[in-house]
Amino acid sequence: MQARIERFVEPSLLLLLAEGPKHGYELLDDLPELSGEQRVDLGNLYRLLRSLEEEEIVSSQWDDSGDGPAKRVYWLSDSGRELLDRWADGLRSAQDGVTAFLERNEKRERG
Amino acid sequence: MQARIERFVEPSLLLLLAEGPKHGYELLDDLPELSGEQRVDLGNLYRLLRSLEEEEIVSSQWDDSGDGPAKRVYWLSDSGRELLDRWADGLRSAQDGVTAFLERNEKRERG
DNA sequence: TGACAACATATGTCAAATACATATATTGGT
DNA sequence: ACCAATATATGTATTTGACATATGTTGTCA
Repeated sequence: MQARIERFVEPSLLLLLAEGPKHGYELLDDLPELSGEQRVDLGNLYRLLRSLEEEEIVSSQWDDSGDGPAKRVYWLSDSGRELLDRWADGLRSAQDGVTAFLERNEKRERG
Repeated sequence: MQARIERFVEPSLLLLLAEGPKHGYELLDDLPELSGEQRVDLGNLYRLLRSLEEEEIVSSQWDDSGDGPAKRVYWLSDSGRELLDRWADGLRSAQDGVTAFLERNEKRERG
């Protein structure tokens, strides 16, 4: 058993990109500490990035400077920032639900 | 977009049963306010109840007293109570993760 | 009395989300 | 020349959740 927020990698990734442009592999490194998940599936991460680009939540461009293989660097669009806001709202209300649950459970334990 | 806890109906149902024995249809009425979900799918609820019974998390017995059709009344086993405890722990740490996320996001907004 | 609504449990099926596996290419080091 | 690390990508299975429908019982009221 492990309580998880559905699709929590999406807002996590949006937040990381809101902090500055990054490429996929970099996100893969930074996501676990932020999302709490032990590891994020890399295949699904790349798919998510491309689907967000289709929806114009993020944009990207190949970057062949720097060393190592070329990277596709992503950044957040305006509607990406709006989506991040909506996620934050949604997460706040999810928290309220969980708080209510936990309080009711503690009440029961005491009662 | 709507932030949800994965499988939140399970702990919700365990909590309701921890408060006292209930049958499925009754749970279906009580779940929405607790779980925050607008409506809980009744087909999945009954399947969940039977799978929890297979795992000996809950037990049940037909109750033909009272009026209306017979009801299968469920109650929580000891390991069901333990599972509820584990869910509560898991939900607390999920909350911590969300809190960290929201704080980091607010920091970014200010910064 | 017989039709209909409400109660109650159950199964079938599809889509979305997640997990697990593998493919492919480039670069740097030894 | 080879191997490990970096980087992106696709294939597929499993799990979770959503939507639909089936089946039987009881109460009521026309």
